[in-house]
Formats: sequence, C-alpha cells, structure tokens
Amino acid sequence: MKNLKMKAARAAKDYSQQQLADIVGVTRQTINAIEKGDYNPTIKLCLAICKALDKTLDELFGED
Amino acid sequence: MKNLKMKAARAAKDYSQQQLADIVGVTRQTINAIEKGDYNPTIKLCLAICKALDKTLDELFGED
DNA sequence: ACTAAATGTAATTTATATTTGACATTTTGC
DNA sequence: GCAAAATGTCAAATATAAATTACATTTAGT
Repeated sequence: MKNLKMKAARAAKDYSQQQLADIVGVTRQTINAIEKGDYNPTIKLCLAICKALDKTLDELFGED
Repeated sequence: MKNLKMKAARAAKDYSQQQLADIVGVTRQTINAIEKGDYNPTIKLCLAICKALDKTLDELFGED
C-alpha cells in the first residue's frame, strides 16, 4: 500500500525525493520505496521523516 | 535510551515479554532489546506492538 | 529457602532494510 | 518540442533487524 500521506506532506513542503533524502540522511531510492509502499522502514527513519515534514508518526505512518 | 513507555504499557496489560512476543510474532529477545532501547525496530513491528498494547505510535515511539 | 517464571545478555546465523550505480520514463519550465 | 529535473525501477552489495541457541540473574509464589 502506497504511502500517500507521506507523499502529500512532502509536496506540502515542496521537497523533492532527493531533498528529503538528503535531509533525513538516506538515499533517494529509500524515500521512493517508502512512498511506493513496498517496504518497511525502521522507526528511526520514520521519526526523521516526520521531523523533516512537521508531522507526527500517527499522521504519516498510523493505521490505514 | 530505554523505552519505558512500552514497558509500562506492557505491564498495564500484564503481558510478559514472551507473551507480547508471541502476539506480535517475534522472539522474546527482540521485545527485550526494544525495551532495553539498544535498537531500531521496523515500523511494521512497532505498529503490531501498538495494536497489542492499545496504544498509538506517538504514545509508544514518539519523541519523548 | 526453594522453585519456576521472567528478564538480561551474548554469540552466531538468517532475513531484510538500505546503499550504490545505472537506466528508463514522466513531469516541468523555457 | 526540447532540455533538465524529478520520479520509477532494477540488480548487486552492504548494514543491520530479527532469529536461534544458550546461559546467568532477578523476581514472584509457595
């Protein structure tokens, strides 16, 4: 399942996948894969993404 | 940094580490390590733990 | 005190998250 | 339409989450 909430939050900040990747310290492919939804990031990375996008864990990674 | 919030939530349900591990489908050592704090579980596991303990991601894994 | 269950911890192995490098396609601005 | 930037995707390598096995210590019940 795609993570559209994350994609929307990134768009709201006007960050490219590359820019967000640089901010949180991973590669562009990792960000792309998370948005695409076919995997399972670590909580530490999720927290870094939340901080970068000014969202909470529940907002970006909560159920449904 | 220890995850005392998770330890407390588990205690509130009166689950042993082994019982929680069985419910979420990992080993006792994995639960122990997360509570002990010296690592970085996946979001999928965090969500399973939250569901088992009736807590949200932010409550158990959010920025203190 | 004795016992059993629960917890802390460590070494080794296995599964998988993440990286790297590369190329194709789509989108955006000019 | 064209060029550049952004995105989608893939195969192979690396880093690390999680499993397995095992043992020591602590805690709770009798």
